[in-house]
This record gives sequence, structure tokens and C-alpha cells, in this order.
Amino acid sequence: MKKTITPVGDSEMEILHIVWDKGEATVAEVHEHILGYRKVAYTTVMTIMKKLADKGLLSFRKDGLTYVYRAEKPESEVKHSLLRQMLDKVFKGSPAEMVQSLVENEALKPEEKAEIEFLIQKLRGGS
Amino acid sequence: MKKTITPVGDSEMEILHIVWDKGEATVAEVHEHILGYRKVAYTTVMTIMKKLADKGLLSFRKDGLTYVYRAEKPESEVKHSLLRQMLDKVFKGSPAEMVQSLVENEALKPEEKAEIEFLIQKLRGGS
DNA sequence: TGTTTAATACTACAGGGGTAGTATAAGGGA
DNA sequence: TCCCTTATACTACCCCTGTAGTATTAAACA
Repeated sequence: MKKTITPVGDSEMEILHIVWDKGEATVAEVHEHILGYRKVAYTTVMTIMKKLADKGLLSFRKDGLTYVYRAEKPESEVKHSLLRQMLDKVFKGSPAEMVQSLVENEALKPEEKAEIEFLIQKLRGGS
Repeated sequence: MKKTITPVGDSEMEILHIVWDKGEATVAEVHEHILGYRKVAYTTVMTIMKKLADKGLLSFRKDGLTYVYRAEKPESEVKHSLLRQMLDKVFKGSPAEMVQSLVENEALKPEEKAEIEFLIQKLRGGS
């Protein structure tokens, strides 16, 4: 199986977030960043970043010896692709059911509620 | 790694949906159902259902030779757990960002819009 | 120019999910 | 009773992700 366009593991996602935030990043920078909150080997980070490049999610340029990575696909596109897969797999493609699961089970902060409400109002206007 | 409570693969999810819908189901029933739209071996279905039972997502009783499976955890709980993981992993725990990705990229049907809007209004009232 | 250092390349392995073949056990019927 | 059918048990294998050790290359410095 595994026909999904972009199956992204947890550690891969973690690294994607870091590269998205930094714009560009070397393995050393990503490694250092992750060491801030958990232990991981330098080569582990390197392996994952290479795999992400193989998948087309990261690209790189050489700066002397060092590979400098950057995101190859827009953050929003990757995130939505994953959301979409989740929507199909878990909620059989029903966005309403997903939102329902969200609002009924998450303890949303007032500002989050406000933001979501705003998004929905915009949606209504655009329909 | 893999500390997540409920990592559920695609085929596992597929089978969970079938069992949720049927209430109770034997391997044969699930197998037959899946054969309706794709080819899969009987023993494959059996293996997956056994693993789901090992994980505590399904339970079973014996009826003669046959194992009759049923869901051990509420559907809503499993679904929300997966939504939650996705929210954390992809959207760094921001529900608003997730909803934004949803409404900006999905072509929502009018009735879905209406349903979501209703959910949000209820949410506002309850805050 | 020889040695240290920084970076990548290569290789390996465990665990999980998906898939399925073969072995075995238990009813049921002739 | 013996064989056929049905259901499970056991085993195996591939691929992917996560993790990391070892080998190699190249730059930089003394």
C-alpha cells in the first residue's frame, strides 16, 4: 500500500517545521535546534533530511562542504495534503464531522474560538 | 519512538470503519465487504483484526469456531485521538490554523458550510 | 605537508504496518 | 470413521521510519 502522496513521519515533520521557520538550514543548525529539547544523533538528523530531499519536500545547495537545505514545497501545501489524508482516512471525507470532533473535544481558548468564528464568517460571505 | 496511544494504519482504519458500521463483524464479513471494492486475502484481514485486538481497539467473543469482533473503544474517541495527533504534529496544536487550512483549501459543499457554521455558533453560545 | 576537524556517505538494524502462504484444528456430512 | 470445509494459528517477507555507528572526503591550520 502506501499510495499516499506525502506520508510524513513524526521526526520528518519536526524537521520540516524547523526548516520552514528558518527559511534555510544546515544539518548542524537543525541538529542544534532539536538538541534544545531532546537528544538525537547528528547523523540521524542528516539521514532524515536527505530522505526528505529524496521525497521532494526539501531541496539543497552546496556551500563549500555543507549542504544548505530549504523547503521545496510550500508549507501550506504540505500541511493541507496531510489534513486531507486525515480527513479521508478518519472522517471518510466529511469536513463537518471533523470540525465537530474538534469543537466537541478540544478545550478551545477564547481567542481560538474567535479566530475560527471569523474564518467561518468569511467562508459564508464567499459562498 | 511511537509513543502515540493509537497509531492506526490505513488498512486498520478501513477495518475499524467497517466494524463500527456493522456493530459486530467476523473476519469473513469484513473480508467480503472489502472485496466489494479491492482485492485482499482473507488471512490479511484476519491478521489486521488480530493486531487491532492486541492494541485494544477491537475485542472479540467466540461463537463456535468463529471470532466475532466488535469495537472496544468508542468511535468518537479513536477519531478524536487521531485528530489530536494530527493537530499537534502538523499544526503545532493550533486548531484555528487547522480550520483555516480546511476552509481555504477544501471545496466545501453548501450543506457542509452550513453544518460547520452551525457547530461554531453552538460553540459561541457555550463559551 | 601532515594532521585535525567538520561534513557527508554508506551501512545497519529494530519496530510497525500491509500482505499473504502454509499448517493445524474442529465440525459436519457421507 | 474419514474426509472435506472452514476458521484460526503461525510464520515470513517487504517497505518505511527512526536511529545511529563507521568510513571517507575535504578544508583548514600549524
